[in-house]
Amino acid sequence: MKRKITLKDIARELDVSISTVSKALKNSVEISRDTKEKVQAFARLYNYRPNNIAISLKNKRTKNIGVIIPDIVHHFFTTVFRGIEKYANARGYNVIVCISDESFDKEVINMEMLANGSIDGFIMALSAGTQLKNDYNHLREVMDQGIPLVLFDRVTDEVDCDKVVINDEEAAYIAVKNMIQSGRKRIALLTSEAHFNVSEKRAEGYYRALKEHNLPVNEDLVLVLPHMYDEENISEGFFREVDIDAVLCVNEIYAIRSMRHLQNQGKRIPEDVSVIGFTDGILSKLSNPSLTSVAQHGELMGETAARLLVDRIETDYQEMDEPVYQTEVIKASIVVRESTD
Amino acid sequence: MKRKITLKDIARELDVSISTVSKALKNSVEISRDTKEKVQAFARLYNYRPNNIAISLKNKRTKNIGVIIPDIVHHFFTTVFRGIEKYANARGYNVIVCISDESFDKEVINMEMLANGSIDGFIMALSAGTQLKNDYNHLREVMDQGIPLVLFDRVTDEVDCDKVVINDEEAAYIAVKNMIQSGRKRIALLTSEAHFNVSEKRAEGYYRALKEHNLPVNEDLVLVLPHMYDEENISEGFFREVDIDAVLCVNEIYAIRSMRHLQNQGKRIPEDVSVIGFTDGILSKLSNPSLTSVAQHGELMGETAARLLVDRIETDYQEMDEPVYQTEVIKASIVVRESTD
DNA sequence: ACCAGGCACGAAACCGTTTTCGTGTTGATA
DNA sequence: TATCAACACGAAAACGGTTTCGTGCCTGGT
Repeated sequence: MKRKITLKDIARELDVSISTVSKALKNSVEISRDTKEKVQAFARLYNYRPNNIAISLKNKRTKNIGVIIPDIVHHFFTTVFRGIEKYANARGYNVIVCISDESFDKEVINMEMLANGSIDGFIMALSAGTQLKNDYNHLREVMDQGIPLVLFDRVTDEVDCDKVVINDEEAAYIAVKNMIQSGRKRIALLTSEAHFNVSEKRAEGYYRALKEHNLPVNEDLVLVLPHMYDEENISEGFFREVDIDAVLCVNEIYAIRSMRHLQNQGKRIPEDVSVIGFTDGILSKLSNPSLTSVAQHGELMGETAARLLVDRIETDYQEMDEPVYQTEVIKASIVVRESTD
Repeated sequence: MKRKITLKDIARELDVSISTVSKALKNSVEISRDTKEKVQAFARLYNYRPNNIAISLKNKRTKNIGVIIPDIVHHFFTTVFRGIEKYANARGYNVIVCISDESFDKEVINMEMLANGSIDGFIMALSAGTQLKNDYNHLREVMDQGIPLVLFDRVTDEVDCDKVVINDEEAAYIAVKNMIQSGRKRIALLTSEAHFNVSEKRAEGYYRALKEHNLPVNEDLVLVLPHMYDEENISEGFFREVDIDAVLCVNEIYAIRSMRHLQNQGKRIPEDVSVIGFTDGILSKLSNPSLTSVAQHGELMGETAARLLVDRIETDYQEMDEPVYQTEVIKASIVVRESTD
């Protein structure tokens, strides 16, 4: 097992000082050509690589960014993460991921673990627990310490920082409008509990579309489901009782389940009932019929968040005056497939 | 913006030495009760947290583990990652993720980035590019440097290290055996290009089951697909040409596609054709009909890999003699759903 | 009154870099 | 020959901790 070689080792071996070695490797003009060549050759031979930790300590930059997300087994977060990782890597940053598991406590613990020097900035989506508790002191604290923070998707107005969101309200509005324009009149909404602000935004778009097109708002057509995905039959009764010709679902899974229940009741999709979901993932593409879905462009969202963060990290040092934070909006788009006409 | 407080700050403020502060915070017996209380109170008041980087530099332990996977937008890897993160976190480790994107070069670059002090050990699944190139020097190099490495799922015999695999061959064997025992005779195999050793193992199980049950091996019933998932119609012709009563697919997506093509040709599932897939993910649960699938227990795999790694990291220092590496086998299980009878 | 020993604390080395600020040597110039 | 740059390099501080090894002082025993 060959140990890692350090500047000190090279210095000792070549009988020069550590500073000389350091400068030689950086091609400093202070060092003679002879010495530089000698040192560089030696370093190459023994495959010298500077120790990241020491460098981090020295210049108080880790080149790491911390990502805290509620769940990784979730297509949307996964794609966002992909975008983050891609962009961060391209700019020389590594990504440390922590899963909050939708829990406030874990979110706080994770932030504290990382905030003590491990990372240069955070990218996160709020956990369900945090949104429910409505407590954002841990976020304010890292901001106070000068650690940049970018929130995406699940954001809050309570914290002043950079944000990346999608135009949920508008996307839902357009989706419903499209259904109305193709003649649908009794449009159901399947949404999740209201403390998720994304669901809420989508519901708002749904209501606005109905109102602007003079359709009656019928609360019987709105089903609010718990956030858990694995409740198999929770919505089956709903579809037996209501008489609808379209459904908007705030995620893919609700949509797939809806289609199945509808099909089981002999309804044809999209002839009898038109279905649109959110989160254009693998389920939408491969379901039968394939699902028309609102694409959230997670990867772009991740890239955008990472860009905001890295820019913030790398300029933070110049302008110590009051920073002005921005919110970037990613435009959702509707991917039309077989479940609508 | 309140700056981070350091030992030096506390020492200056309380007019004691840095060493005293350090010891006081660790409740050292060397320090008097009075001083300890004074220091601890002050530290609490100003919310002192030791700088992780400094600690890492001192004791050459980062408490970070590096995870390199080919793809994160892939249910199996996602679940494995979840298991890793969960276990690592429970033992006080953070996880740095890099995506190799199935590319040899990226894999090498990522390893090199992390191997210079950023992490205490690696967990990885080989990229397609690496398996194709069959070049594992980057792995041997980190092992040589004394950095522990655990391979999972996509492993190789060329490198001597801890590994976690599933019993792919056996799982495929059992799946096919089950189909044979329920009367199926013309069983197709949809697999991916052979340089993926997991696909290869699964194919072996398929062949063994046929042979052991005296069924003819018909290469016309074996379709080898490229690894890319998005080739929509690549297998449509296949299903038109062959006459089969069962299919084993080496992943979910092939299975879902197969079902759809079969249904389009008027075949009923499972009455006419029985279908089994690998990777028991969200698609299997939600497809119509739902898919009988080989569950790989990714989360358990991740936990196991993390356990092996952390154990290795934390004992490495005692026994510097030749370590003996182990390979843990995760038992796959078949989740029976509607696509088989 | 002297010495041993324990208590409470500080100095300093160390982890591996970077970087500032000398400093000794050389060669050219006045 | 004295002066002065330029050159090539080294010493040392710094980043923020941990840890070893003193050391001064007080106390108690003789």
